[in-house]
Amino acid sequence: MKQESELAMDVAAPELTKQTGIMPCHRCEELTCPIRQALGEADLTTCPNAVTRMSARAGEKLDVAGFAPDTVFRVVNGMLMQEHVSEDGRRHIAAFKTNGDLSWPLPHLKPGDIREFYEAVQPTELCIISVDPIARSAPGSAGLLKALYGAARDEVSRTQSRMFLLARSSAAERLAGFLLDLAERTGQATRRGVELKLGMRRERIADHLGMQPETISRVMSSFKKAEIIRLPRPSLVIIPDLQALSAIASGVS
Amino acid sequence: MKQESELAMDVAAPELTKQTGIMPCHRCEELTCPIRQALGEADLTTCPNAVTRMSARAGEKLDVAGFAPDTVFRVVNGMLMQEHVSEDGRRHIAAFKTNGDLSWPLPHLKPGDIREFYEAVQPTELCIISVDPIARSAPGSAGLLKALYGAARDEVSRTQSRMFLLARSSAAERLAGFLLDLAERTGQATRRGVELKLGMRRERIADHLGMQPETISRVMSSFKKAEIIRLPRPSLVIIPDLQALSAIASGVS
DNA sequence: AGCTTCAATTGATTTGGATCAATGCAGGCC
DNA sequence: GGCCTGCATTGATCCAAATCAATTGAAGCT
Repeated sequence: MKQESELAMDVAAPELTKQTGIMPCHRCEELTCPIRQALGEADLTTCPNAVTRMSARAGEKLDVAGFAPDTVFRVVNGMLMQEHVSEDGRRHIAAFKTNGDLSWPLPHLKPGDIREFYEAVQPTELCIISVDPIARSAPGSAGLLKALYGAARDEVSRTQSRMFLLARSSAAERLAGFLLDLAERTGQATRRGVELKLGMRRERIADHLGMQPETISRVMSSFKKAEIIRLPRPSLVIIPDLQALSAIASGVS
Repeated sequence: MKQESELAMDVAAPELTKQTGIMPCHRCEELTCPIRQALGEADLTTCPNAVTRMSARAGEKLDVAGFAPDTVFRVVNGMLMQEHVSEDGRRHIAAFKTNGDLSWPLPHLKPGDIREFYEAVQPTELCIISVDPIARSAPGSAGLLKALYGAARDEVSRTQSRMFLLARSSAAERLAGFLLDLAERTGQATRRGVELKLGMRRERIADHLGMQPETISRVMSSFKKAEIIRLPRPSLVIIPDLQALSAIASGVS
């Protein structure tokens, strides 16, 4: 199978490197971080190793295997792909995680043996948080648990919404949905419309949407011909009219 | 579109009826309920309306719209389908919820307008829990939040695992995975193998797996011919060898 | 038991997207 | 700037599952 050679490359991919000199959460400038919010001005002195900060250059990978179930990953900036790879090389990207997004390691990996990785699309910083020690000993842990619970509920909701997409939508609907989602999160509003810098290759978009890269290309071209998007370069999408794309995403054919 | 008439029927479907005379949680016999565990022997007197018990006969439906975001549904016994229906009648069943399973209402209903329902496959009892008042005022609320957070993380994990299935698996792999999942949860071990009573029609299985009912039939027949399963009646599946089915589920073709 | 109804199965055909196969194009490097 | 490499695009063909269409079978009712 063609992807086996690729898997070998994956293993050889550079790993994320732990950052030395971790900044205490209560002095971090990420005000929306649930840890930071729960702590307020308190310190994490009782559990100094609970939070690790890492940074990753584009293409670097982190194998999630071995992280404890109480771990939470938080993307500070940049973009990570959360990938699931089966033994035989099939790949699915559960999510593109950006600014402030949380992610949890998967223990329930049902179909055969699936491995989980994070891979940086762009230069990315993230925090790796051990929740249990904080919840046990730090002040404000009730608020932290509540925030994490809320975030996990949101994640369930988003994920179920994506399931519907994968189960019941056409190629065009999926891609339109993806472009809209990304535009909302990372798009720049300009005079010409929303400008969207795709940091990832067609293959990765395909892996996210349960399709093949050629199909992404074809649908992209069809959107371009219908003037739903403009595509000055393969990695730059301009959406003049979000409504039009939104109509496609919700199946108005 | 054919499913529009069906949607009309859905609206006319009987709704779940609220049970009168709710039993206080600390006297409930459901020892695995997170509420019950968090409370211990304490009472819920400070928030008497936080938990509502309902029962549903097979086919009865509950529209989730309008439940507050802090709601949690807990299936006590029986089986509920968690369904998502789009405006144009496309349907996806996110999960078949059984004994002890929790479920959360979805606020993030991205593609167009999707409505969420629970529908009873069999006679079912469930608890509808308002978390906020309990977390605010009851004793043991820290334990409750922790349990709910853990359950929500598990749900994320299960759902992402299903996403992989929908994105990257064949019809046979999906159905094999579904049968295994159900066998684990509701199957009876017998001399002939694991016996599985399907309470739902082929159409609903198809809605769960992102397929069509005819395809479910065909794959079921192919499993039968390959002696992977026996099928005395359409609603009764006997799995003589779980390993064999498991191999199919993980793509060993 | 014999209807009646509705679901399940099976067959025939179509089709959306996958796969196989060139060709075009952009960005990185010397 | 021109070359090189790898991705994107486009074209041709194939195939798994959808769709359309009967037929069979199961379960409830009188």
